[in-house]
Amino acid sequence: MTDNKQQSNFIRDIIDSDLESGKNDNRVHTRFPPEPNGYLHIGHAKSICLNFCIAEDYPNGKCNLRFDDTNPVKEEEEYVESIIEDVKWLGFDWEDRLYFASDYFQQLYEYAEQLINAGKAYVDDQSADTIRDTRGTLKELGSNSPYRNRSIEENITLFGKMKAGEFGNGEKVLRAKIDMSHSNLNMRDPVIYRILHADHHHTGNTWCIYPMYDWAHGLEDSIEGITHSICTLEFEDHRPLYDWFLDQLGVYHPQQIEFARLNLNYTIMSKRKLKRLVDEHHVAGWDDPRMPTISGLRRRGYTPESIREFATRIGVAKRDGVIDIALLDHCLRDDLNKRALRVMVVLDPVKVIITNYPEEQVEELDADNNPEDESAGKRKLPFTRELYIERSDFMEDPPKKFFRLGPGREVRLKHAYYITCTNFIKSENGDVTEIHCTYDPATKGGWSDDGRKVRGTLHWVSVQHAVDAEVRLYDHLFNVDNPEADGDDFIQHLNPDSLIINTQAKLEPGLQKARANTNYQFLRNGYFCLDADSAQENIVFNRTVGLRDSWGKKQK
RNA sequence: UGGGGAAUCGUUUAAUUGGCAGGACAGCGGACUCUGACUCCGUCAAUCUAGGUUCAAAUCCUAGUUCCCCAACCA
Repeated sequence: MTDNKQQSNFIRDIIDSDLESGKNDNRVHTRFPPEPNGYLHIGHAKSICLNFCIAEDYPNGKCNLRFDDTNPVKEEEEYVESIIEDVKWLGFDWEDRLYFASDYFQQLYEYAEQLINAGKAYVDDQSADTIRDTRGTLKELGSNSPYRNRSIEENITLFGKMKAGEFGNGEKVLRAKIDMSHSNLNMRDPVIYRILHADHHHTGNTWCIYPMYDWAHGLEDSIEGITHSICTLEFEDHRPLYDWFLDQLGVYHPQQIEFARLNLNYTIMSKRKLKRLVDEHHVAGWDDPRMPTISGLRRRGYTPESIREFATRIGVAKRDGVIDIALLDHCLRDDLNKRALRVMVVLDPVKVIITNYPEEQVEELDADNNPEDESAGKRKLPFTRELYIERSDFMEDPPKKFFRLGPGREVRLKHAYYITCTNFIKSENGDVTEIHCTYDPATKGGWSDDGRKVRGTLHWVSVQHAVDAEVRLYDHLFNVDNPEADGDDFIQHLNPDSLIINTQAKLEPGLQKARANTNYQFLRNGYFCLDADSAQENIVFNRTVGLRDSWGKKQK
């Protein structure tokens, strides 16, 4: 299977066969139904891409964005806004189909009355504790509530009073009347409405009773005419309930299909645990570039294209596994390589003096902005007698395989000249402080026709033109591949080196005017972008991801 | 001897539905290179186990093993 062909998966197979049998009048309609109780992360991106890409790939396919906002105590407008921004940023379009479950509250209420009138639901006065105790366990059957056989009239009346606010939180609930000895716990008279005197971000104080997920979700799907309701594996046990409600009411019946959620090594995906990282200040916020949130990835410099490519490459299946984060890195680099503007930045500078270069001379040398993309054009770089190069690009006593600078060795300065090391100076503590070289004027532009071979090519920045900047180098947030293995002790696996702040970076002068939302490749160092903290007088770059480094790997 | 799911290279995902187990990532080796990047080439490597049916089994049958999910008035 080639990269550009859409891989089939079991969900698309189901849709294909439904289309073939004419099941839904040839419609394909999915939805992404987030609860606005937190920020979206890369795991949600898998679901977003799955649902929206199906809509994009099938003729007349549609995908709704629907907020499943049935629990006002956990949900906030802030999350609604961030979710909308994130889905949009990923490049998806729900057209005019932005919905809220809370917009269906009246209809959901009437459906509940219908269920009561069918004798399939009752108001229960028992406490939450009692309901839990009488539900039974995995092996023991549950027992019926003493209120289970109230008359339809009484149930209708009491349900109306629940809605009217005549009871306090927890005093009563509405339960479906199914089977307290069902082998599936979800079918043991599940609660479908609870009393919550709480302001709702979308409906204000209009309601004081709120539907539970199981009651609301299938009906939301039904109301919107969803054909394939795709959710994660843990809802498999809920599918009998999903089907039961729809069957009892005799309404349009979408098909729920479950797939395995995304897990990534070296990261955590649980909203609760991510929130703890934020609350306990282990990271700077939800959009900290180390977070697996969409907003974190965006700030880090990930592109929507790379995330979408990742989503299609990981595929969709029912087996739950752990994806190697190296695949995400690969998708990122692959996309960035095509689009990133090449620039020269020295992260750990050491001074080079070209002893045979005129002291006051400045030459403007041509450099291409992106060898992968001719249209990116060229820029000028100032070359002078004193330059910075990377400290790791010089060795006092280099091994044979070291292609960079050392005493007597010749290397190429990218876009500039060949230089040969003639001498170096060390400080008292043994650090190299200055490297002396001569340049060959005949190699201007970085090339010689005489057949000379130079293995090493170094990046550099003119000392007098260099711009100072702060560069934030990120690594995995955790230093073990499965930080959640020990439950809540995941904090102990935080990688202390997940953020290294470098304040001595030297930028080529054009970067003084670096643009936001632009991906750069710092030559030989990795991909970087301007951080939100950056200011004119204090430039801050994030390292999005390093380049592959087969040399560095060999050194270990 | 509660119920619901899932098992294919290290990881992930395919296999025209009973017909040569393929790809991607990772690893390793090499070529190329004005980025030790990119690109290209090569290479390593898998059907949970045991039986059975069949000319032929990842696929069908039987028995077993391992892993995941479920006991919120969360979603």
